[in-house]
Amino acid sequence: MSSGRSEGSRERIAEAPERNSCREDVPVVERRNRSGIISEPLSKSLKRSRTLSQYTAACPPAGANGHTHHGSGEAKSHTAKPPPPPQPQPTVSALAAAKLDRTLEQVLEGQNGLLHFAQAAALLKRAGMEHMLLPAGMGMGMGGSDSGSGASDLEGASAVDSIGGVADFPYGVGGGFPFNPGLFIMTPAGVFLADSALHMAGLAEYPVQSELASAINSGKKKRKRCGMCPPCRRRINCETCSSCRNRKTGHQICKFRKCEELKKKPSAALEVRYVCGGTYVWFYDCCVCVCV
DNA sequence: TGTAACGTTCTT
DNA sequence: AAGAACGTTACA
Repeated sequence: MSSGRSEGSRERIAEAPERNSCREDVPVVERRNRSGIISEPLSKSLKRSRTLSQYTAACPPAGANGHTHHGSGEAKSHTAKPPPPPQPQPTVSALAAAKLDRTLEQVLEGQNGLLHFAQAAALLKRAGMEHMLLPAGMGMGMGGSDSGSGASDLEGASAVDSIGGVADFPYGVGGGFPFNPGLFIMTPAGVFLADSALHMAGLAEYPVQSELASAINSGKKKRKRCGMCPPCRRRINCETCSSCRNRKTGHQICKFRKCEELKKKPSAALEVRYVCGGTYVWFYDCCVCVCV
């Protein structure tokens, strides 16, 4: 009934600026979803990557609107979260705690339970979590002076790229990483606070904990496309490969768009590296520091 | 709720 | 081993 293409009504055909390396004889087309966007389901966080300056701009020290975090889920969380109930003469610390609490709720919702590093950094600083910071001189990791000795070689470097690059990272001296590396998880989509950091910050009750734990421990979490390999960057289904032809039954993405990382066995993606004295375990596409 | 697509199992 | 089919998960 509905044409051979399962996405018939969902996708519109349009001129594509990109070469169709899969079928040269086919007119270059783009498939767009109902929103008119090219049908390329990059992960939300990848689609909404942003520079750190956006975070800092959105997190003023005064905290006036700092908790209205931009990025994913902003509108949703705004509408979903009712204003806090009036409290009789709350103390300054109580107000700060309440604000932090609401902020975290919103951020966590927007990030699928993961607290984006930049957001977390701003929040923790505001919350006075100095103990989360490394002593001066220990700022290392992604962008520190050791960048040439391995850190920048890691796939994790892509994480930096995704949020604007090291130069866009105001936390730490000389682009260094001011947080204990064991407190964060690097992914191509960004850098997130890890479970231990949440415990230290007294935020362990937030869903982040279980999210990370389940993702890391179970190994059953559905992996996501890296978003950066050539297949991932490709936005056009070839419509000729077996995956395209059998989309209804195969449930598989076009073979030419299959992420290189996902082609690897999950176990093969596990790798331990040592950077600046820290131990980083590659779990799928996440670089998890386990040096704490 | 529908669609996309990853993971696993089955088939060749 | 590669491909197909199916179950399931993630997301809009």
